Amino acid sequence: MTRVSLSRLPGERVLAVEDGGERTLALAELPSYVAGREGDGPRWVWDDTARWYPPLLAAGVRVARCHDLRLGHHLLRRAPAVEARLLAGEQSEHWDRLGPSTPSDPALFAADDTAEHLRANLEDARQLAAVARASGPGEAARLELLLAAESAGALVAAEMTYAGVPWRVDIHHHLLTDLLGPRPPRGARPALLQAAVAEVREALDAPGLNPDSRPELLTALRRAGLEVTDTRASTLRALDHPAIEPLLRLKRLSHLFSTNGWAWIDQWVSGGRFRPSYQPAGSATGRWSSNGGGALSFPVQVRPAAVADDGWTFVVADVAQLEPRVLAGMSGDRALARSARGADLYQGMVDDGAVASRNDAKLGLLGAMYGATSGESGRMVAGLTRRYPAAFGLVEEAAKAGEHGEVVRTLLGRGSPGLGDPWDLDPDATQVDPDSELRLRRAYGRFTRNFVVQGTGAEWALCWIADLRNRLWRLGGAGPLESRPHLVFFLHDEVVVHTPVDLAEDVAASVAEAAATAGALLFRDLPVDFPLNVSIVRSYADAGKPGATAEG
DNA sequence: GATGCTAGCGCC
DNA sequence: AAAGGGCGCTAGCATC
Repeated sequence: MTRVSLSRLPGERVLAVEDGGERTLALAELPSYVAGREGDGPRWVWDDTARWYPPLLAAGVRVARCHDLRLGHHLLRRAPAVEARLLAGEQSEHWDRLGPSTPSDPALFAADDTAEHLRANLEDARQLAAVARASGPGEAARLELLLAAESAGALVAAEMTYAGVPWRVDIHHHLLTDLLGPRPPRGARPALLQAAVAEVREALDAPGLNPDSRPELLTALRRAGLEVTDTRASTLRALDHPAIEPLLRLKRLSHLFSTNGWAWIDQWVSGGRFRPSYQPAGSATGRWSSNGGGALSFPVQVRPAAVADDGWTFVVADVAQLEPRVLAGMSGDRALARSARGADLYQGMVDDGAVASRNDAKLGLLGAMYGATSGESGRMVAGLTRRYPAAFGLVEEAAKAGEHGEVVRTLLGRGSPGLGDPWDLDPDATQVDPDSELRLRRAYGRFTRNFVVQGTGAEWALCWIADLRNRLWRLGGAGPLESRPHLVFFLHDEVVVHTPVDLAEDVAASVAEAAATAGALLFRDLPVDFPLNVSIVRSYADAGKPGATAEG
């Protein structure tokens, strides 16, 4: 396949390099150039999809394939099968340092320093060589798949931000007004929030109390005879006092007001679309993170405002028990794969005679993946290890490796950050004291234990949305992205597709076919089912409800 | 006035 | 006796 690498040159120009030669063009010509070449199906190679792709989308140009060098570089640098030395060379220290471009720093090609003018073709050659020489049977092919999926994910992320989630501001406003009262002036509390404050003050006999201040609130609660050391809702719920009900209501309303209130609408909804910003591979495990809009917590409370356009609908799909299924596939555990047949893996474990109840199955599996060693969950792990030795053994090995300070990897070859790298630790923690050293190793062991499953789950999900993206494109007519069925939301194991109503059933079928494709790509040796819950709904809030299910 | 941290909440 | 992974966002509070 032809690879065309694009690099920015000083003076609003672009260098395009491919096997047959190179040419330069004006930045303004880029969309028409890319659109013209796209027919040959090249893989576009660029430093950062989040910088190159949005202007193309804005010009109505969609690309089929790309290779994101920034994501590739970071991935390969940590991949245990890759020799780091192969990635070193001209400008490579710049690639090491290249961070994601963020919405707050959007200026495509703004500055004129070296980092702005990295030669994509040089880095591309190094990455290709590093993958080709990966050590171990099948490693190069797995890394190729991972890089392709990672880059496809970056395309999806840019397209979703571009298209946005259809958002009915009028419905959102209604919702806020019903719960909080009319929009208050800046700095003031909405009426119903203020009313809750008054009730709390009254019930605690604390007329001047500012309930937003933890210390003040704690003092007031103690003065009322409530022995609490924190002000969490779960703590308060256990108490019996007239102040508790208004206080919990106040917390709920206050959270809605501050996180998804009018200010949120002003900032993140425009032109009837909610456009969060996604950061592919933003977390160490390869899961996406987000740096604006709060895409990772799309609160149930405001989902009613996500409503498809007239004549359009949403197809919402999530995978049932993704990570346990991934664990079955990557460990080659035939017993667990057998239990995973059908819609409910936990029930499958019960039917298999492995556990007495669905809840026990869930406790045991989650405990194994998160590192629970005690309580009910810990006890279930012990019993299930005998029943599913390969699956439970795999996470156990990953935990041991972590406790020994070793790096672990996902199925496709993403490496975990090392114990010395900043993964989630207090950088000031000087571990002289052997106790904290042990705690640190245990914590790292829990991280590596979870890393292998969560990371491979993220790989499955990337393959899923990458394949789905292509299927959706083929379903549509001849128009631009937003005139065809297209992804508008993705979160770990769930997708939302915005589609013309008459294509909804085809989209639902595509989502399931893409899931099967992803499973086959990752776990060719051991077939594992990845059943989906699929809903065809006008509003996101209706997804998953009885009657919304599209197909079995 | 900017910055960094925590508590608490939300999502998977 | 208790012991669970990954994220983001806001407000308050401390610090410089």
